[in-house]
Amino acid sequence: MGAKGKVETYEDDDPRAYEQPSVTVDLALVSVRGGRLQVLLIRRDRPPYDGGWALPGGFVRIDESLDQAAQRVLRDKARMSGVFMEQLYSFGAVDRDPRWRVITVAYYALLDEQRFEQALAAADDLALFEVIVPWPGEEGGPAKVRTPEGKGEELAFDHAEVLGMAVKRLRGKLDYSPVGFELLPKEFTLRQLQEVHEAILNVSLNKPAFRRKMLDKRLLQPTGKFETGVTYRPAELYRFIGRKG
Amino acid sequence: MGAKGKVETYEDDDPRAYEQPSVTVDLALVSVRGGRLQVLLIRRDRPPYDGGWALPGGFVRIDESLDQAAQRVLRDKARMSGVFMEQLYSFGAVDRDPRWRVITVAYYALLDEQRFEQALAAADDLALFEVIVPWPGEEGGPAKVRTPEGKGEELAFDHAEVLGMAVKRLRGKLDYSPVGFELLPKEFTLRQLQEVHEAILNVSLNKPAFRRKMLDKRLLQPTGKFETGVTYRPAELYRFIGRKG
DNA sequence: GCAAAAGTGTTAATGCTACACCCATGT
DNA sequence: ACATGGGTGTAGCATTAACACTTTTGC
Repeated sequence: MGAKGKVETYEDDDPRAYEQPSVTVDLALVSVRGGRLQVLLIRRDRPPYDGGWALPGGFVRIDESLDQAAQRVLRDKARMSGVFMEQLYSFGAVDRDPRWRVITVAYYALLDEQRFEQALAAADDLALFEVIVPWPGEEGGPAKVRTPEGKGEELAFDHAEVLGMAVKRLRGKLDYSPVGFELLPKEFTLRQLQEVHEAILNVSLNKPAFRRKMLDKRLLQPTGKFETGVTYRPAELYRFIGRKG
Repeated sequence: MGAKGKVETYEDDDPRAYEQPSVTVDLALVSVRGGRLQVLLIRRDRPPYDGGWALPGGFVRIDESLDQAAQRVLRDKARMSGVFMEQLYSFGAVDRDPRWRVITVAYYALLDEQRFEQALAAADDLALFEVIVPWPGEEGGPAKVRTPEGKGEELAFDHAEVLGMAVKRLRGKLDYSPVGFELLPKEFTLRQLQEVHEAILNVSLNKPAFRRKMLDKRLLQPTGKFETGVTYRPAELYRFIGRKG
Protein backbone atom coordinates (compact mmCIF):
# COMPACT_ATOMS: atom_id res chain seq x y z
CA MET A 1 0.00 0.00 0.00
CA GLY A 2 2.85 2.29 -1.11
CA ALA A 3 3.05 5.09 1.42
CA LYS A 4 5.22 7.82 0.02
CA GLY A 5 6.68 10.90 1.66
CA LYS A 6 5.52 11.22 5.24
CA VAL A 7 5.94 8.35 7.65
CA GLU A 8 2.39 8.35 8.95
CA THR A 9 -0.06 9.25 6.23
CA TYR A 10 -3.35 10.62 7.50
CA GLU A 11 -5.29 7.63 6.30
CA ASP A 12 -5.16 4.93 3.74
CA ASP A 13 -7.65 6.88 1.79
CA ASP A 14 -9.44 4.41 -0.39
CA PRO A 15 -12.02 2.31 1.44
CA ARG A 16 -12.10 -0.19 -1.42
CA ALA A 17 -8.69 -1.39 -0.32
CA TYR A 18 -10.37 -3.20 2.57
CA GLU A 19 -13.16 -5.65 2.95
CA GLN A 20 -16.01 -3.58 4.37
CA PRO A 21 -18.25 -4.38 7.33
CA SER A 22 -21.96 -3.96 6.69
CA VAL A 23 -24.01 -1.41 8.55
CA THR A 24 -27.54 -1.79 9.80
CA VAL A 25 -29.89 0.22 11.97
CA ASP A 26 -31.92 -1.51 14.68
CA LEU A 27 -34.89 0.09 16.40
CA ALA A 28 -36.16 -0.23 19.93
CA LEU A 29 -39.82 0.77 19.64
CA VAL A 30 -40.87 1.43 23.20
CA SER A 31 -44.01 2.56 24.95
CA VAL A 32 -45.54 2.56 28.39
CA ARG A 33 -48.91 0.90 28.76
CA GLY A 34 -50.62 0.06 31.99
CA GLY A 35 -47.65 1.22 33.98
CA ARG A 36 -45.32 -1.19 32.19
CA LEU A 37 -42.47 -0.51 29.83
CA GLN A 38 -43.07 -2.35 26.58
CA VAL A 39 -41.27 -2.98 23.32
CA LEU A 40 -42.18 -4.27 19.86
CA LEU A 41 -40.16 -7.20 18.59
CA ILE A 42 -40.12 -9.28 15.45
CA ARG A 43 -39.90 -13.05 15.39
CA ARG A 44 -36.99 -14.66 13.60
CA ASP A 45 -38.03 -17.53 11.37
CA ARG A 46 -34.59 -18.74 10.38
CA PRO A 47 -31.17 -19.20 11.90
CA PRO A 48 -29.36 -17.71 13.60
CA TYR A 49 -31.57 -17.35 16.65
CA ASP A 50 -34.42 -19.10 14.85
CA GLY A 51 -37.55 -18.61 16.92
CA GLY A 52 -35.92 -15.82 18.92
CA TRP A 53 -37.12 -12.26 19.05
CA ALA A 54 -35.27 -9.33 17.56
CA LEU A 55 -35.43 -5.59 17.23
CA PRO A 56 -36.69 -4.56 13.79
CA GLY A 57 -33.84 -3.38 11.60
CA GLY A 58 -32.38 -3.16 8.14
CA PHE A 59 -29.31 -2.28 6.16
CA VAL A 60 -28.21 1.30 5.72
CA ARG A 61 -28.30 2.07 2.02
CA ILE A 62 -25.64 3.94 0.18
CA ASP A 63 -27.84 6.95 -0.51
CA GLU A 64 -29.43 7.55 2.87
CA SER A 65 -28.16 8.91 6.16
CA LEU A 66 -28.32 6.90 9.37
CA ASP A 67 -31.32 8.88 10.55
CA GLN A 68 -33.06 8.36 7.22
CA ALA A 69 -32.38 4.65 7.38
CA ALA A 70 -33.92 4.52 10.83
CA GLN A 71 -36.96 6.41 9.61
CA ARG A 72 -37.30 4.08 6.64
CA VAL A 73 -37.17 1.01 8.83
CA LEU A 74 -39.81 2.56 11.06
CA ARG A 75 -42.03 3.12 8.03
CA ASP A 76 -41.45 -0.32 6.56
CA LYS A 77 -41.76 -2.35 9.73
CA ALA A 78 -44.27 -0.33 11.74
CA ARG A 79 -45.92 1.72 8.98
CA MET A 80 -45.36 4.87 10.92
CA SER A 81 -43.62 8.23 10.70
CA GLY A 82 -43.21 11.41 12.70
CA VAL A 83 -42.20 9.55 15.82
CA PHE A 84 -39.63 10.79 18.32
CA MET A 85 -36.48 8.85 17.63
CA GLU A 86 -32.87 9.23 18.72
CA GLN A 87 -29.66 7.45 18.04
CA LEU A 88 -28.60 5.29 20.96
CA TYR A 89 -25.25 3.63 20.41
CA SER A 90 -23.34 1.61 17.83
CA PHE A 91 -22.58 -2.04 18.39
CA GLY A 92 -19.65 -3.54 16.57
CA ALA A 93 -18.44 -6.78 18.10
CA VAL A 94 -16.94 -8.91 15.36
CA ASP A 95 -19.10 -11.94 16.07
CA ARG A 96 -22.38 -10.23 16.93
CA ASP A 97 -23.84 -11.73 13.77
CA PRO A 98 -22.41 -15.20 13.14
CA ARG A 99 -23.00 -14.97 9.40
CA TRP A 100 -21.41 -11.70 8.39
CA ARG A 101 -19.59 -8.79 9.84
CA VAL A 102 -22.36 -6.36 10.69
CA ILE A 103 -22.10 -3.14 12.65
CA THR A 104 -25.43 -1.84 13.88
CA VAL A 105 -26.38 1.67 14.84
CA ALA A 106 -29.16 1.35 17.37
CA TYR A 107 -32.00 3.85 17.72
CA TYR A 108 -34.85 4.06 20.15
CA ALA A 109 -38.26 5.44 19.29
CA LEU A 110 -40.91 6.53 21.75
CA LEU A 111 -44.51 5.70 20.91
CA ASP A 112 -47.58 6.81 22.76
CA GLU A 113 -50.17 4.17 23.51
CA GLN A 114 -52.23 4.88 20.41
CA ARG A 115 -49.31 4.73 17.99
CA PHE A 116 -48.01 1.64 19.71
CA GLU A 117 -51.27 -0.12 19.07
CA GLN A 118 -51.41 1.16 15.53
CA ALA A 119 -47.99 -0.30 14.88
CA LEU A 120 -48.97 -3.58 16.47
CA ALA A 121 -52.09 -3.76 14.32
CA ALA A 122 -50.47 -2.62 11.07
CA ALA A 123 -47.56 -5.03 11.14
CA ASP A 124 -48.59 -8.61 11.58
CA ASP A 125 -45.10 -9.75 12.40
CA LEU A 126 -44.58 -7.52 15.41
CA ALA A 127 -45.35 -8.63 18.92
CA LEU A 128 -45.45 -6.86 22.23
CA PHE A 129 -43.21 -7.60 25.19
CA GLU A 130 -42.61 -6.21 28.62
CA VAL A 131 -39.13 -4.99 29.33
CA ILE A 132 -37.45 -5.88 32.60
CA VAL A 133 -34.37 -3.97 33.69
CA PRO A 134 -33.64 -4.01 37.42
CA TRP A 135 -32.95 -0.63 38.91
CA PRO A 136 -29.29 -0.23 39.51
CA GLY A 137 -28.38 -1.43 36.04
CA GLU A 138 -25.39 0.92 36.30
CA GLU A 139 -23.25 0.00 33.33
CA GLY A 140 -26.20 -0.80 31.08
CA GLY A 141 -26.63 -4.49 31.72
CA PRO A 142 -28.80 -6.57 29.42
CA ALA A 143 -32.58 -6.32 29.44
CA LYS A 144 -34.94 -9.24 29.71
CA VAL A 145 -38.27 -9.45 27.95
CA ARG A 146 -41.40 -11.42 28.66
CA THR A 147 -44.81 -11.72 27.11
CA PRO A 148 -47.73 -9.92 28.77
CA GLU A 149 -48.64 -13.34 30.16
CA GLY A 150 -45.30 -13.51 31.91
CA LYS A 151 -43.38 -15.95 29.72
CA GLY A 152 -39.71 -15.01 29.37
CA GLU A 153 -38.34 -14.98 25.83
CA GLU A 154 -34.86 -14.88 24.34
CA LEU A 155 -33.58 -11.90 22.43
CA ALA A 156 -31.54 -12.51 19.29
CA PHE A 157 -28.02 -11.23 18.60
CA ASP A 158 -26.88 -8.61 21.11
CA HIS A 159 -30.33 -7.09 21.30
CA ALA A 160 -30.62 -7.63 25.04
CA GLU A 161 -27.66 -5.29 25.43
CA VAL A 162 -29.17 -2.79 23.04
CA LEU A 163 -32.48 -2.76 24.84
CA GLY A 164 -30.76 -2.51 28.20
CA MET A 165 -28.86 0.51 27.02
CA ALA A 166 -32.04 2.07 25.63
CA VAL A 167 -33.70 1.83 29.05
CA LYS A 168 -30.60 3.18 30.73
CA ARG A 169 -30.58 6.13 28.35
CA LEU A 170 -34.25 6.81 28.94
CA ARG A 171 -33.70 6.77 32.68
CA GLY A 172 -30.87 9.22 32.35
CA LYS A 173 -32.74 11.63 30.11
CA LEU A 174 -35.98 11.56 32.04
CA ASP A 175 -35.41 14.58 34.30
CA TYR A 176 -33.67 16.93 31.96
CA SER A 177 -35.36 16.25 28.66
CA PRO A 178 -38.92 15.84 27.48
CA VAL A 179 -38.74 12.12 26.72
CA GLY A 180 -41.57 11.40 29.14
CA PHE A 181 -44.05 13.43 27.12
CA GLU A 182 -43.29 11.53 23.94
CA LEU A 183 -44.85 8.45 25.47
CA LEU A 184 -48.17 10.20 26.18
CA PRO A 185 -50.97 11.57 24.02
CA LYS A 186 -51.17 15.31 23.39
CA GLU A 187 -53.28 15.79 26.50
CA PHE A 188 -52.62 13.83 29.64
CA THR A 189 -53.02 13.91 33.39
CA LEU A 190 -50.21 14.33 35.84
CA ARG A 191 -50.91 10.84 37.12
CA GLN A 192 -50.30 9.44 33.64
CA LEU A 193 -47.02 11.31 33.43
CA GLN A 194 -46.04 9.95 36.82
CA GLU A 195 -46.88 6.41 35.70
CA VAL A 196 -44.60 6.84 32.72
CA HIS A 197 -41.77 7.97 34.93
CA GLU A 198 -42.38 5.14 37.36
CA ALA A 199 -42.42 2.56 34.58
CA ILE A 200 -39.15 3.79 33.12
CA LEU A 201 -37.34 4.15 36.43
CA ASN A 202 -38.97 1.09 37.95
CA VAL A 203 -39.54 2.90 41.23
CA SER A 204 -42.61 4.44 42.83
CA LEU A 205 -42.58 8.19 43.25
CA ASN A 206 -44.15 10.54 45.74
CA LYS A 207 -47.25 12.14 44.27
CA PRO A 208 -47.10 15.73 45.57
CA ALA A 209 -43.37 15.98 45.01
CA PHE A 210 -43.62 14.71 41.47
CA ARG A 211 -46.51 17.00 40.75
CA ARG A 212 -44.69 20.12 41.90
CA LYS A 213 -41.43 19.22 40.27
CA MET A 214 -43.17 18.91 36.93
CA LEU A 215 -45.22 22.07 37.27
CA ASP A 216 -42.17 24.06 38.36
CA LYS A 217 -40.42 23.25 35.11
CA ARG A 218 -42.92 25.41 33.22
CA LEU A 219 -43.20 22.80 30.51
CA LEU A 220 -46.82 21.91 31.21
CA GLN A 221 -49.81 23.94 30.15
CA PRO A 222 -53.13 23.28 31.87
CA THR A 223 -55.91 22.94 29.31
CA GLY A 224 -58.87 23.62 31.60
CA LYS A 225 -60.28 20.29 30.43
CA PHE A 226 -60.70 17.24 32.61
CA GLU A 227 -60.72 13.52 32.14
CA THR A 228 -64.16 11.90 31.92
CA GLY A 229 -65.75 8.60 32.75
CA VAL A 230 -63.94 8.09 36.02
CA THR A 231 -65.64 7.28 39.29
CA TYR A 232 -63.51 9.71 41.26
CA ARG A 233 -62.61 13.34 41.00
CA PRO A 234 -61.49 13.90 37.40
CA ALA A 235 -57.92 15.05 36.88
CA GLU A 236 -57.06 18.06 34.80
CA LEU A 237 -55.53 17.50 31.37
CA TYR A 238 -52.22 19.13 30.55
CA ARG A 239 -50.28 19.72 27.37
CA PHE A 240 -46.58 19.68 26.89
CA ILE A 241 -45.26 23.06 25.78
CA GLY A 242 -42.77 22.45 23.04
CA ARG A 243 -43.00 19.49 20.75
CA LYS A 244 -46.06 17.96 19.10
CA GLY A 245 -48.12 21.18 18.67
CA MET B 1 -34.20 -10.55 -3.51
CA GLY B 2 -37.11 -12.90 -4.09
CA ALA B 3 -39.32 -12.55 -1.06
CA LYS B 4 -41.33 -15.69 -0.67
CA GLY B 5 -44.04 -16.61 1.76
CA LYS B 6 -44.59 -13.85 4.31
CA VAL B 7 -45.37 -10.36 3.15
CA GLU B 8 -42.74 -8.65 5.31
CA THR B 9 -39.64 -10.75 5.57
CA TYR B 10 -37.50 -9.99 8.58
CA GLU B 11 -34.71 -8.53 6.50
CA ASP B 12 -33.18 -8.80 3.12
CA ASP B 13 -30.57 -10.95 4.67
CA ASP B 14 -27.57 -10.76 2.43
CA PRO B 15 -25.59 -7.55 2.77
CA ARG B 16 -23.83 -8.20 -0.50
CA ALA B 17 -27.04 -7.36 -2.32
CA TYR B 18 -26.34 -3.70 -1.58
CA GLU B 19 -23.51 -1.32 -2.12
CA GLN B 20 -22.00 -0.88 1.33
CA PRO B 21 -21.06 2.35 3.10
CA SER B 22 -17.59 2.38 4.62
CA VAL B 23 -17.07 2.70 8.34
CA THR B 24 -14.36 4.64 10.13
CA VAL B 25 -13.61 5.58 13.70
CA ASP B 26 -12.56 9.13 14.55
CA LEU B 27 -10.97 10.11 17.83
CA ALA B 28 -11.21 13.28 19.84
CA LEU B 29 -8.06 13.24 21.98
CA VAL B 30 -8.73 15.81 24.65
CA SER B 31 -6.91 17.13 27.67
CA VAL B 32 -6.96 20.11 29.99
CA ARG B 33 -3.77 22.12 30.28
CA GLY B 34 -3.40 25.46 31.89
CA GLY B 35 -7.09 25.65 32.58
CA ARG B 36 -7.94 25.24 28.90
CA LEU B 37 -9.63 22.40 27.10
CA GLN B 38 -7.39 21.17 24.33
CA VAL B 39 -7.51 18.65 21.50
CA LEU B 40 -5.01 16.98 19.19
CA LEU B 41 -5.68 17.35 15.47
CA ILE B 42 -3.98 16.21 12.31
CA ARG B 43 -3.38 18.41 9.31
CA ARG B 44 -4.87 17.38 6.00
CA ASP B 45 -2.44 17.61 3.12
CA ARG B 46 -4.84 16.86 0.31
CA PRO B 47 -8.40 17.58 -0.72
CA PRO B 48 -11.01 17.59 0.52
CA TYR B 49 -10.38 20.18 3.22
CA ASP B 50 -6.75 20.48 2.13
CA GLY B 51 -4.93 22.42 4.83
CA GLY B 52 -7.78 21.92 7.27
CA TRP B 53 -7.51 20.12 10.58
CA ALA B 54 -9.16 16.80 11.33
CA LEU B 55 -9.65 14.31 14.11
CA PRO B 56 -7.35 11.32 13.72
CA GLY B 57 -9.20 8.31 12.39
CA GLY B 58 -9.12 5.21 10.26
CA PHE B 59 -11.21 2.52 8.67
CA VAL B 60 -12.75 -0.23 10.75
CA ARG B 61 -11.31 -3.51 9.55
CA ILE B 62 -13.31 -6.62 8.98
CA ASP B 63 -11.72 -8.50 11.86
CA GLU B 64 -11.81 -5.94 14.64
CA SER B 65 -14.58 -4.51 16.79
CA LEU B 66 -15.34 -0.80 16.90
CA ASP B 67 -13.57 -0.47 20.23
CA GLN B 68 -10.57 -2.34 18.90
CA ALA B 69 -10.45 -0.10 15.86
CA ALA B 70 -10.47 2.95 18.09
CA GLN B 71 -7.66 1.50 20.20
CA ARG B 72 -5.66 0.71 17.08
CA VAL B 73 -6.03 4.23 15.75
CA LEU B 74 -4.93 5.56 19.11
CA ARG B 75 -1.84 3.37 18.95
CA ASP B 76 -1.02 4.21 15.34
CA LYS B 77 -1.62 7.94 15.49
CA ALA B 78 -0.65 8.79 19.04
CA ARG B 79 1.53 5.79 19.95
CA MET B 80 -0.43 5.26 23.10
CA SER B 81 -2.58 2.70 24.86
CA GLY B 82 -4.40 2.20 28.12
CA VAL B 83 -6.20 5.50 27.83
CA PHE B 84 -9.76 6.12 28.95
CA MET B 85 -11.88 6.10 25.81
CA GLU B 86 -15.61 5.93 25.17
CA GLN B 87 -17.82 5.80 22.15
CA LEU B 88 -19.50 9.11 21.51
CA TYR B 89 -21.90 9.00 18.57
CA SER B 90 -22.11 7.84 14.98
CA PHE B 91 -22.25 10.31 12.13
CA GLY B 92 -23.79 9.22 8.89
CA ALA B 93 -24.81 12.12 6.65
CA VAL B 94 -24.57 10.97 3.06
CA ASP B 95 -22.30 13.82 1.97
CA ARG B 96 -20.12 14.13 5.05
CA ASP B 97 -17.23 12.93 2.94
CA PRO B 98 -17.51 14.23 -0.63
CA ARG B 99 -15.49 11.33 -2.05
CA TRP B 100 -17.16 8.25 -0.70
CA ARG B 101 -19.98 7.22 1.52
CA VAL B 102 -18.38 6.99 4.94
CA ILE B 103 -20.08 6.49 8.27
CA THR B 104 -17.91 7.34 11.24
CA VAL B 105 -18.20 6.14 14.79
CA ALA B 106 -16.70 8.87 16.95
CA TYR B 107 -14.85 8.22 20.19
CA TYR B 108 -13.38 10.56 22.72
CA ALA B 109 -10.27 9.81 24.75
CA LEU B 110 -9.15 11.61 27.88
CA LEU B 111 -5.44 12.23 28.31
CA ASP B 112 -3.71 13.66 31.32
CA GLU B 113 -1.17 16.39 30.72
CA GLN B 114 1.77 14.04 30.58
CA ARG B 115 0.21 11.63 28.09
CA PHE B 116 -1.01 14.53 26.03
CA GLU B 117 2.53 15.82 25.66
CA GLN B 118 3.84 12.33 24.97
CA ALA B 119 1.36 12.00 22.13
CA LEU B 120 2.26 15.40 20.80
CA ALA B 121 5.95 14.53 20.86
CA ALA B 122 5.61 11.02 19.50
CA ALA B 123 3.49 11.89 16.49
CA ASP B 124 4.97 14.63 14.37
CA ASP B 125 1.75 15.18 12.47
CA LEU B 126 -0.40 16.03 15.47
CA ALA B 127 -0.92 19.57 16.65
CA LEU B 128 -2.56 21.05 19.70
CA PHE B 129 -5.61 23.30 19.67
CA GLU B 130 -7.82 24.97 22.18
CA VAL B 131 -11.46 24.02 22.05
CA ILE B 132 -14.11 26.71 22.30
CA VAL B 133 -17.69 25.73 23.05
CA PRO B 134 -19.86 28.47 24.59
CA TRP B 135 -21.81 27.42 27.62
CA PRO B 136 -25.39 26.84 26.67
CA GLY B 137 -24.48 24.69 23.71
CA GLU B 138 -27.72 22.83 24.43
CA GLU B 139 -28.21 20.62 21.37
CA GLY B 140 -24.49 20.05 20.87
CA GLY B 141 -23.63 22.86 18.51
CA PRO B 142 -20.33 22.82 16.65
CA ALA B 143 -17.04 23.51 18.42
CA LYS B 144 -14.46 26.00 17.26
CA VAL B 145 -10.73 25.48 17.60
CA ARG B 146 -7.83 27.88 17.70
CA THR B 147 -4.11 27.60 18.11
CA PRO B 148 -2.58 28.41 21.50
CA GLU B 149 -1.65 31.75 19.94
CA GLY B 150 -5.29 32.48 19.31
CA LYS B 151 -5.59 31.86 15.57
CA GLY B 152 -8.88 30.25 14.61
CA GLU B 153 -8.67 27.22 12.33
CA GLU B 154 -11.16 25.27 10.26
CA LEU B 155 -12.13 21.73 11.07
CA ALA B 156 -12.50 19.25 8.23
CA PHE B 157 -15.61 17.21 7.42
CA ASP B 158 -18.21 17.31 10.22
CA HIS B 159 -15.54 17.25 12.89
CA ALA B 160 -16.71 20.51 14.43
CA GLU B 161 -19.98 18.76 15.21
CA VAL B 162 -18.17 15.73 16.56
CA LEU B 163 -15.98 17.80 18.83
CA GLY B 164 -18.95 19.85 19.98
CA MET B 165 -20.77 16.71 20.94
CA ALA B 166 -17.71 15.39 22.76
CA VAL B 167 -17.59 18.49 24.93
CA LYS B 168 -21.30 18.31 25.55
CA ARG B 169 -20.96 14.68 26.62
CA LEU B 170 -18.08 15.52 28.93
CA ARG B 171 -20.11 18.29 30.53
CA GLY B 172 -23.00 15.95 31.10
CA LYS B 173 -20.89 13.18 32.61
CA LEU B 174 -18.79 15.39 34.82
CA ASP B 175 -20.90 15.16 37.99
CA TYR B 176 -21.91 11.57 37.98
CA SER B 177 -18.91 9.82 36.51
CA PRO B 178 -15.19 9.95 37.08
CA VAL B 179 -14.26 11.58 33.76
CA GLY B 180 -12.60 14.49 35.55
CA PHE B 181 -9.99 12.24 37.12
CA GLU B 182 -8.97 10.79 33.78
CA LEU B 183 -7.58 14.16 32.80
CA LEU B 184 -5.30 14.37 35.83
CA PRO B 185 -2.19 12.49 36.96
CA LYS B 186 -2.51 9.82 39.64
CA GLU B 187 -2.01 12.38 42.40
CA PHE B 188 -3.48 15.82 42.14
CA THR B 189 -4.69 18.74 44.22
CA LEU B 190 -8.28 19.76 44.63
CA ARG B 191 -7.48 23.00 42.84
CA GLN B 192 -6.30 21.04 39.80
CA LEU B 193 -9.51 19.03 39.83
CA GLN B 194 -11.50 22.23 40.04
CA GLU B 195 -9.58 23.69 37.11
CA VAL B 196 -10.45 20.65 35.04
CA HIS B 197 -14.11 21.06 35.86
CA GLU B 198 -14.01 24.75 35.12
CA ALA B 199 -12.29 24.20 31.78
CA ILE B 200 -14.83 21.62 30.68
CA LEU B 201 -17.86 23.55 31.84
CA ASN B 202 -16.44 26.93 30.90
CA VAL B 203 -17.65 28.47 34.14
CA SER B 204 -15.92 29.43 37.37
CA LEU B 205 -16.87 27.47 40.46
CA ASN B 206 -17.00 28.29 44.14
CA LYS B 207 -13.95 26.87 45.90
CA PRO B 208 -15.32 25.66 49.24
CA ALA B 209 -18.47 24.27 47.67
CA PHE B 210 -16.54 22.38 45.03
CA ARG B 211 -14.12 21.08 47.62
CA ARG B 212 -16.80 19.68 49.86
CA LYS B 213 -18.87 18.27 47.05
CA MET B 214 -15.88 16.28 45.86
CA LEU B 215 -14.82 15.08 49.29
CA ASP B 216 -18.37 14.04 50.14
CA LYS B 217 -18.43 11.66 47.21
CA ARG B 218 -15.88 9.46 48.97
CA LEU B 219 -13.99 9.01 45.72
CA LEU B 220 -10.89 10.87 46.83
CA GLN B 221 -8.21 9.52 49.08
CA PRO B 222 -5.80 11.95 50.74
CA THR B 223 -2.22 10.82 50.34
CA GLY B 224 -0.67 12.84 53.17
CA LYS B 225 1.73 14.24 50.59
CA PHE B 226 1.79 17.85 49.46
CA GLU B 227 2.74 19.71 46.34
CA THR B 228 6.23 21.25 46.32
CA GLY B 229 7.95 24.20 44.76
CA VAL B 230 5.13 26.63 45.24
CA THR B 231 5.45 30.02 46.84
CA TYR B 232 2.30 29.64 48.89
CA ARG B 233 0.87 27.07 51.22
CA PRO B 234 1.20 23.72 49.47
CA ALA B 235 -1.99 21.82 48.76
CA GLU B 236 -2.49 18.22 49.73
CA LEU B 237 -2.34 15.59 47.00
CA TYR B 238 -5.28 13.24 46.54
CA ARG B 239 -5.82 10.03 44.65
CA PHE B 240 -8.91 8.87 42.87
CA ILE B 241 -10.30 5.70 44.42
CA GLY B 242 -11.27 3.37 41.62
CA ARG B 243 -9.56 3.49 38.29
CA LYS B 244 -5.84 3.76 37.57
CA GLY B 245 -4.51 1.99 40.68
C1' DG C 1 5.52 40.87 58.09
C1' DC C 2 3.37 40.25 53.62
C1' DA C 3 1.33 38.00 49.67
C1' DA C 4 -0.87 34.09 47.93
C1' DA C 5 -3.46 30.26 47.96
C1' DA C 6 -4.97 26.22 51.08
C1' DG C 7 -8.37 24.86 53.91
C1' DT C 8 -12.55 25.42 57.50
C1' DG C 9 -16.85 27.15 59.76
C1' DT C 10 -21.31 29.48 59.55
C1' DT C 11 -25.36 30.96 57.57
C1' DA C 12 -28.84 31.34 54.08
C1' DA C 13 -31.33 29.56 50.33
C1' DT C 14 -33.01 25.89 47.79
C1' DG C 15 -35.02 21.56 46.60
C1' DC C 16 -36.99 17.31 47.88
C1' DT C 17 -39.72 14.04 51.06
C1' DA C 18 -43.27 12.90 53.90
C1' DC C 19 -47.48 13.45 55.69
C1' DA C 20 -51.85 15.47 56.62
C1' DC C 21 -55.65 17.25 54.82
C1' DC C 22 -59.35 19.01 51.73
C1' DC C 23 -61.91 18.61 47.11
C1' DA C 24 -64.86 16.68 43.47
C1' DT C 25 -67.03 12.93 41.41
C1' DG C 26 -70.05 8.41 40.85
C1' DT C 27 -72.59 5.11 43.29
C1' DA D 1 -72.83 9.06 53.00
C1' DC D 2 -68.81 6.93 51.30
C1' DA D 3 -65.02 5.37 48.59
C1' DT D 4 -61.56 6.91 45.43
C1' DG D 5 -58.13 9.37 43.59
C1' DG D 6 -57.11 14.61 42.50
C1' DG D 7 -54.96 18.43 44.37
C1' DT D 8 -52.76 21.65 48.19
C1' DG D 9 -50.25 23.21 52.51
C1' DT D 10 -46.74 22.63 55.70
C1' DA D 11 -42.89 21.04 58.18
C1' DG D 12 -38.42 18.65 58.20
C1' DC D 13 -34.33 17.15 56.03
C1' DA D 14 -30.39 17.23 52.97
C1' DT D 15 -27.73 19.59 49.52
C1' DT D 16 -25.66 23.66 47.79
C1' DA D 17 -24.06 28.53 47.51
C1' DA D 18 -21.86 32.49 49.53
C1' DC D 19 -18.90 34.63 52.51
C1' DA D 20 -15.76 35.33 56.16
C1' DC D 21 -12.11 33.64 58.33
C1' DT D 22 -7.81 31.06 59.72
C1' DT D 23 -3.53 28.46 58.23
C1' DT D 24 0.82 27.64 55.99
C1' DT D 25 4.34 28.50 52.95
C1' DG D 26 8.18 31.53 50.29
C1' DC D 27 10.12 35.79 50.09
